[in-house]
Amino acid sequence: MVPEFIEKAFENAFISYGLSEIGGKLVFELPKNPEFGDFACTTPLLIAKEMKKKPREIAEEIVKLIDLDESLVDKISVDGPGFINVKLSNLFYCKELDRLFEIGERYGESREGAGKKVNVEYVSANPTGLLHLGHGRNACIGDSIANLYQWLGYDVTREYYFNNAGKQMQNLAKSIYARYRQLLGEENYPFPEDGYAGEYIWEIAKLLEQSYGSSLIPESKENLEICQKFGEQWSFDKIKATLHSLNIHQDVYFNEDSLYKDGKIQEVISILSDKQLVYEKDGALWFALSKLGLAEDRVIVKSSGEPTYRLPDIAYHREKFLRGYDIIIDVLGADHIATVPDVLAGVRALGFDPSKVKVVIHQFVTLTENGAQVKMSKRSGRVYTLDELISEVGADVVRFFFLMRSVSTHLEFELNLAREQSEKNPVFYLQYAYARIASIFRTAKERGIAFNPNNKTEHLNTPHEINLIKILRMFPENIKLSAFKFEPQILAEYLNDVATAFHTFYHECRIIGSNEPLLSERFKLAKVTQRVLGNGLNILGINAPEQM
RNA sequence: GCGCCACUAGCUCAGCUGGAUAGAGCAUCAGCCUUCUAAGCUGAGGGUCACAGGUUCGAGUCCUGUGUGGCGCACCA
Repeated sequence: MVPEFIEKAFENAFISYGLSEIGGKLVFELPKNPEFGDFACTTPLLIAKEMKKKPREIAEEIVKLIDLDESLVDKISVDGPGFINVKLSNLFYCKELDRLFEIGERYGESREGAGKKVNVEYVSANPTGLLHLGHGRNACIGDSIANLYQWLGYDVTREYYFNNAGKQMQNLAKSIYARYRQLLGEENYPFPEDGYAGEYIWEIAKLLEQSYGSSLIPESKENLEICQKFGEQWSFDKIKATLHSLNIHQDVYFNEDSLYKDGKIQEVISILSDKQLVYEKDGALWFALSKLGLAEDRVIVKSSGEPTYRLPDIAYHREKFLRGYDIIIDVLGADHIATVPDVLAGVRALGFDPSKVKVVIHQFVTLTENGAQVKMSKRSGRVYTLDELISEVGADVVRFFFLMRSVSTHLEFELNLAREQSEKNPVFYLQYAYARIASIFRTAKERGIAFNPNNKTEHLNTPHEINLIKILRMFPENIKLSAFKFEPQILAEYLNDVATAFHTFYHECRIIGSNEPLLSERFKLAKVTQRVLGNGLNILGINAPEQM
């Protein structure tokens, strides 16, 4: 972010001041108040103590030693307790615009992840019904993180852990079966106590009845299995369709089932048992987590012979490691936080590096309408599904709302605001900026106004133009920050700043109607803005409309 | 009882490695469309950054404690 020539000049100055190992202490930051300039060097404040000098004195002496190209720097000054402030010239920013423009359509992309493999696992909802809002948040976060890493040049696999082997599947089968029998006239056929009460179970049961008639009587193991497969398939199809409507397409659907069929569960048990990390007690198999530094041992195979969720989770992570990923990202809801240490301990016990696993925990979503919380209850089956939300407010709004808040905070989804197809809706602010730019180029074309991109930019000088360039040149670092912090919200916030800077520029500076060379220079500025917005929205999975 | 997350304007939230006067949107009020899309722009009001200590030249940001709210702490996933 700090231009190289500035960094170099400061480094030289500090060295000739007698500080040969200044490297790590050469610190720049962006002042909040633009009056202070573009960059502030805080090094004098940091080294004052060990030099036993006042920071201001150091700063003033350093400034005398700094040698900079005067055409690129307007002002260099010592302010406050000892900041060295640098204000770059308009010409510098004009040159920057040319540089950004030359990078081309894919501005923002980098190769720094080249050769590295990343696995992003997200959604991973149990195939026992429809996706709800929490899954929606998970899906949007995961998908955008995958996009971010792709833009950084990583080889990204988008993965869904298909949880089709646990107790919840038997519960699903029983729930469907009960509804099926009730449909066949046995109104009082017992429904499982903790069964899935949602309306959709009736729907599945109806389809089941259409396919099988009354041939699934009695309630046998075989018939329940049919119900399970039927319900699983139904759910999977629905889930996939919902994700597709959000423009989410995953590469790998990893079946939990396969861990059993392929003997992976057993392999993990024998590895752990070779390392003496498992033992039997009360008829169950325990994982000696206490030997790995955790508080308590946990059951991994129940006395009934079925594994608990921990075992397949560990086996699954082992598979991911064996597939050779450099980074393994798990996107999980806050309710899964407790499982993380166990799985990581398992990974470590199996000889893999747990620091390669990045767990992204997002907090819950509450739905509000006019400020009042919309109650959702799993028990009654009254849930607001992701599908309903998408059809009500549209995919772009859904994606943006789920991404515009930091992953670690609770997200309040205000339905009325989301429904608002007006200026109040924050997603339109970004899209509108993009559409406005598209419109400028359309109008120019219609009027036969040409844009000459080859001249060097050197006439932009209003604060609105310069400010926009300043923001545009920070796009790549915002992508990185967003990716490495696993926070798509950082990018969303950044794009909002871009849109604000553009709207102001648009209002203050005319493009069509300007004379050359300003005309082409402003066109260039609009073009780079359009690329940043387009690429940024693309990463967030939101459409960039040519018209609104 | 223990763990994780949060607490910033009336509401919803930003605030990156600690920096110089704490920001945005919504809401309220006042302006701006014969000129590239007013889904826009400009301005005003609105704050003890939950509370109390600590570290530091400097704390919304780091540490400790307290309070409030959310989510967990199964031989459920």
